[in-house]
Amino acid sequence: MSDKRKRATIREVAQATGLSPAAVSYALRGIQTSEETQERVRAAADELGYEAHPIARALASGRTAQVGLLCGSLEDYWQQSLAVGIGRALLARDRYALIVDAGGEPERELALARRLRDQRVDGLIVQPLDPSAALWTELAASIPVVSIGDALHGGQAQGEVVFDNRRGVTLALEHLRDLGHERLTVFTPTGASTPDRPADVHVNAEAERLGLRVDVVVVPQSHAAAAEVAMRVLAGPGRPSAVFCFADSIAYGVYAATRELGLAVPGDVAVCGYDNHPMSSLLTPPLTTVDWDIDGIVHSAVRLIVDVIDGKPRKRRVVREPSLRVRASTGVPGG
Amino acid sequence: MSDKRKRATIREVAQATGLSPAAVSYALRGIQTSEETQERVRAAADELGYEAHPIARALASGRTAQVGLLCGSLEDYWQQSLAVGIGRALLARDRYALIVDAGGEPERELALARRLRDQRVDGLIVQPLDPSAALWTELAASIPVVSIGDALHGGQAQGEVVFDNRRGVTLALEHLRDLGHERLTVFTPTGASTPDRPADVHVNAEAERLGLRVDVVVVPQSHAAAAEVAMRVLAGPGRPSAVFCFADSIAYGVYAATRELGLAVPGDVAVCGYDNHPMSSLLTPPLTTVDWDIDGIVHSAVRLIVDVIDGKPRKRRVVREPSLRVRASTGVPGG
DNA sequence: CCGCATCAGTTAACCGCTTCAGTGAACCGG
DNA sequence: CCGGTTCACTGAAGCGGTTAACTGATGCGG
Repeated sequence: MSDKRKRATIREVAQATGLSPAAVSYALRGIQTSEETQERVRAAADELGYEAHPIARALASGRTAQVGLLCGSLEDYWQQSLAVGIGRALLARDRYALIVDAGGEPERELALARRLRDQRVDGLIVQPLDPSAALWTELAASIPVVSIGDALHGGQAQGEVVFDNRRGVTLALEHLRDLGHERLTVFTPTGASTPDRPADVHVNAEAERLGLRVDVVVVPQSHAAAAEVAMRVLAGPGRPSAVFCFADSIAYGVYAATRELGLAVPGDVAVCGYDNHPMSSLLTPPLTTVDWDIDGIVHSAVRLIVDVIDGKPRKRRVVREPSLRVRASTGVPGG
Repeated sequence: MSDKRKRATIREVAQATGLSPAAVSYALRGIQTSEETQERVRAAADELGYEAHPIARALASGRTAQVGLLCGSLEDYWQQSLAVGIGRALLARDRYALIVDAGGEPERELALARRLRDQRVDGLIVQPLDPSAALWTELAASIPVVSIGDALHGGQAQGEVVFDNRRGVTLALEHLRDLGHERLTVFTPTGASTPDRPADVHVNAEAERLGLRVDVVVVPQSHAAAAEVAMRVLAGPGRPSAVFCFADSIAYGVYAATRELGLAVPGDVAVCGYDNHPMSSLLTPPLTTVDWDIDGIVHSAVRLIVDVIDGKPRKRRVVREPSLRVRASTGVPGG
């Protein structure tokens, strides 16, 4: 019953308090009115169960309290966690996330970016598939944009959260070196389209610094495909004593290959992953991997976009550091 | 530049065509105007790059083209997939999903349901933690509501997608019987609060029908906790030749227990799960499990809510059937 | 040729809030 | 006691659409 009847409007609150609608509007936002009036208005408001109509407010004020979240591919566990976290964090700040998924297709990503802008979101958080697209410039000129991962080319984004992948590589390689490994293979995912991980080049430099001999092998991201390649590498001559996989999913493929070949992990070959997928701690043996602090990333991104929207600009660029989760897959070789 | 300048309004299109704004509004929606006029208007509209302002439209028409999606707990992989799918499906129908997460807390769930309604979503899809809450009645009276999983008590929802868990149990038990198992243990998750799986009772009936001896053991949903209980069960006397876990996560615990005890799967004990978590196919051995067709569920839910919103009511209740994914964890015992 | 639908548009009133410009009163230094 | 601020609030014009009610043609059966 009571929910069927229309909700109270600002006019009714005005009437109830003997003020003008404008005064009520101001009072409820705590501006341009005396403390006492604000009190009275607030009282009347929740007496009547009044709450500003978000649509009307959006139309009049030009702000929707909605932030678009454009994900490159929500198939990815990693991006899902990010999306969930961002949704939650925005909600805590009285905003809603409009989450959309490009499904890995760059054109779709751009189309969706446009759609979000046309929906009048107040800002856009994007984990770009194609950071070099021209649209980003246009977009960033019309609404606040914060990137996660790859920075948008041209640097027009109002904020960016970047990952220190070089540091991740260093952590993994140092760990393996400390365990006494000297020869290792690095499996890195295909897609030169991911400058997300420019660290690939860093691998060689870092290996040299640490006195390691590394072979870099490019493999498809899927574990099945990775397994095939890993089979060849591990069955061939000069088998490495350790492998570093630039994605946990690749490590799963390596695990499969070792089982097939009857090799023990870490006895015959140590394995180190990258991303800390939650599944990785459940494998046999649990996978040592490079971990990103998702909450921190979420927090940074949300803070950036909200601050820009609210007009209080802060840091434009935040760099997040990874840490190493050491588990059983990188024991002492032969141990 | 061109994006900085304000977008065209309906009035400008009206001016350009020599029509009234109303006529343009009608024409663009293909009603109350001649074919020829519609054509002309359309031409002018995309000449000017006009697109209706969604906020203004929402205010005037009372429909936001947004659907609330209230998830009980997005920690859960299963619900994440559902959310991703629903978001995508709604997008394909030119609607946006407002995804929010109750984080497993029933009070939070209700608070969020209210918030979504206050945001003026056109409808609500909910996977209820507490289907018996009084709020649902009130809510369903004011906006279209579709439930997934547990039906809302009182049956006031305009649509419901339910899972045939009885069928799932039957599939699993028949499979194990066909493999020659006669004694088995069923691990079922705690939370009598999940009439989501009233099938628990069905287990006994079905076991009897199939001539199976079953022990039902209630365990916590987490695999770590499940592992402990499984240890006791599998180490004790009269070890079952097969176990059926009413959640894949429990099966992971069982796997851990078998490793600890040096038991082979399926050689010493066959394991069957429930839910088909994507990780389950990656385990050693891959887990036989009951699979739900997520796409089908997504499709049903979205279709239901959209049809109700659009005023063309169809089926109110859709029952989805599971299927069995047979993998290596349920081989012939001793094989 | 009349009366009545039907069609294609028009007019204007909203939808419910924000905000800009303005107004009267109180305050304040000189 | 006066000109100028500041304060608290009012009035009204939007924001950009939709929609109910109305108007003039046109068509049509009788």
